[in-house]
Amino acid sequence: MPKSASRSVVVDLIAVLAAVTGGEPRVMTVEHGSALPSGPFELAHRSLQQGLRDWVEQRTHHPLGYLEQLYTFADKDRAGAESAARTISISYLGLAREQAATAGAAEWHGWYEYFPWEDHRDGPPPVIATTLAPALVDWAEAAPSVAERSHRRQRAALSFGLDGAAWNEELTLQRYELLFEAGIVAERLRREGHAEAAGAGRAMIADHRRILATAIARLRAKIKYRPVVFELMPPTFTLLQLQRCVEAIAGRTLHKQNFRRLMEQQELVEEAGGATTETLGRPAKLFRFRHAVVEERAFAGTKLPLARS
Amino acid sequence: MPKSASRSVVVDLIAVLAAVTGGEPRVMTVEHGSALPSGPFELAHRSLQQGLRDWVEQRTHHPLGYLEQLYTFADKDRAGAESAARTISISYLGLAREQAATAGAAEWHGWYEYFPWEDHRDGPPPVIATTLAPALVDWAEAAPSVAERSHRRQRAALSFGLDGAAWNEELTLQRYELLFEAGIVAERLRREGHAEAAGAGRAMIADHRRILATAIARLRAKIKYRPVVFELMPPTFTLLQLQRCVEAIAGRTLHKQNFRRLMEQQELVEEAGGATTETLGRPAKLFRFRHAVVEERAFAGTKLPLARS
DNA sequence: ATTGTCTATACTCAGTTTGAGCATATGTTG
DNA sequence: CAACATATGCTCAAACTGAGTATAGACAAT
Repeated sequence: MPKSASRSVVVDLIAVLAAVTGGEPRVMTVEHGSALPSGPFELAHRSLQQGLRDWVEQRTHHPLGYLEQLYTFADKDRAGAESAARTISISYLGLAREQAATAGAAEWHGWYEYFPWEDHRDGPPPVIATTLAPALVDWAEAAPSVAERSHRRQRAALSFGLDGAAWNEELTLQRYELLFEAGIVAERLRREGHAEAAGAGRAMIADHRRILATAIARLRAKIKYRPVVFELMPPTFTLLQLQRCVEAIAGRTLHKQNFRRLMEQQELVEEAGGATTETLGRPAKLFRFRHAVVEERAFAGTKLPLARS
Repeated sequence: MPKSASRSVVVDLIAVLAAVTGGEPRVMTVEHGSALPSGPFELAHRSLQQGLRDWVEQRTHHPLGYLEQLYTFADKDRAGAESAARTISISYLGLAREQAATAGAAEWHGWYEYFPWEDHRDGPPPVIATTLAPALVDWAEAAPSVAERSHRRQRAALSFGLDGAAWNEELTLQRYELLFEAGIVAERLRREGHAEAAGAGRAMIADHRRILATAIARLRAKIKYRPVVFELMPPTFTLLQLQRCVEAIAGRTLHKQNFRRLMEQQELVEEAGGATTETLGRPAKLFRFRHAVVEERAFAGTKLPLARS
């Protein structure tokens, strides 16, 4: 059990801060949308978590509802050849409430600027058929062996829902990594020396886009078994607003009636009284999140066939 | 976006290496079961993941099936007052196959030595009723306010399945943290200055037991939606062996017929030919994991009510 | 005032999945 | 061969899901 002090190592925190405003999921960025906010490890006071929380709240002047650790990146070649020093990046995912105006420094950009192929709310986005699928086919064909060719084809089909495979919104990270491997995103081309290469979707510095992909995948998975959507909602909301928020995150449209049945039978919301008039059509009742359920129930998707109740 | 070099920081890797042998889940330890194996960050070559993998395989002389990052701990007071230097620990969860004999240095200890309250395969373990529940009640009663008292009672009941609440095997970490907070485990007492205090379950150094709890919780959750059990099984096995392995991890018994129905309809296994004679009763067919499903299907528990197929 | 157009909300219904058992098959041991 | 022990097949009702249809309550244009 060797436990020696390491050589000096650079440790950064990187935050993926998400919010849904106007039906669009957004992420907080710096440098005109080319980077995620990050800072040195010092800012952590008592704990990483608390330090990051203070820092974000100071920056956005807005309370941060939810914060969870995402992943720690430490691969040697992460940032490309440019950095000789060893860097560790601890990334976090935070959820913020819809805000009308955020103070100065914060810029918010839509998720789907970076991942145009991830938004399937209006059906499969054209970029898949026009750009990605052909490029992925080329990449598959370029494989050295027959086995590898077929393997690549299968990966592409499964990830992107080609050849009749179903779209799976949780595979955001795998899709990005596939595009990276296939040289279809600028980050890879850049690493190969093509400085000004264009690629699919908007690029970010270093591996920030990969971190964002990790965050999206995590949130899309989590939204299904934990009541985290409410962290993104104002105190009261209509069921349709709630549904639109979930749809924005998942990048898919949901069945309205079944969605509200689900909300009701899970007792996640309760009527807050009143209704919206802002919208066309019959006014919708306002609801609020039942905070009590977090206490009452221990959320966990039991799927094991247990014996004897 | 300040990006400055940190002060010198110690970075360790900590591995939670799990295996199931003889129907018992075990974890690899060092120091006679009082610590998890850990090492300095240097051992990471190309990537954290690969470095840790090499190191473990060299240590155990056994291939490591599965490895995933668990959590990065960096709280200032993690290890108690003893360490002034800032330490970051990146923890990993690895799964190893059942092994007859492991080489020298490796010791394996049963999970449930450290968490006796987590094994419900023979019903709720007595330690809950005899020791933990009373201690938790005392702790709840000691709360300063009425609201806090009731809150503590509710947390205890929900975590430990008291007062008619259902047992939820995924709450391993929350339970440990509750016991820590309530001063029922030795690690907490030790931090408070009671050097030789006895507590529930076997203690470990620093926060290693908390890391183990994190690993157990993660694995118990993951086993339900990803085919990771097979990483713990020999190449061929009977369905009952498979079930026992899941039961060992979950700490609960499963309904036999429904378990095999699940395995079959998910097409996770295929007959390998032959049968066991080692067991009493009618010989069971041998099965093997269908590696193909990993390729075929993109595992993800869709639970959203999607619109229009 | 009537009609059309929205969106909200209620209800239906068949197909599937789950939880819980019963029944039968096929070995070994005495 | 009987007694046991495990394996494996099958049933059945309750709960859950996917996909609609139907009705209600608001506003705007005719």
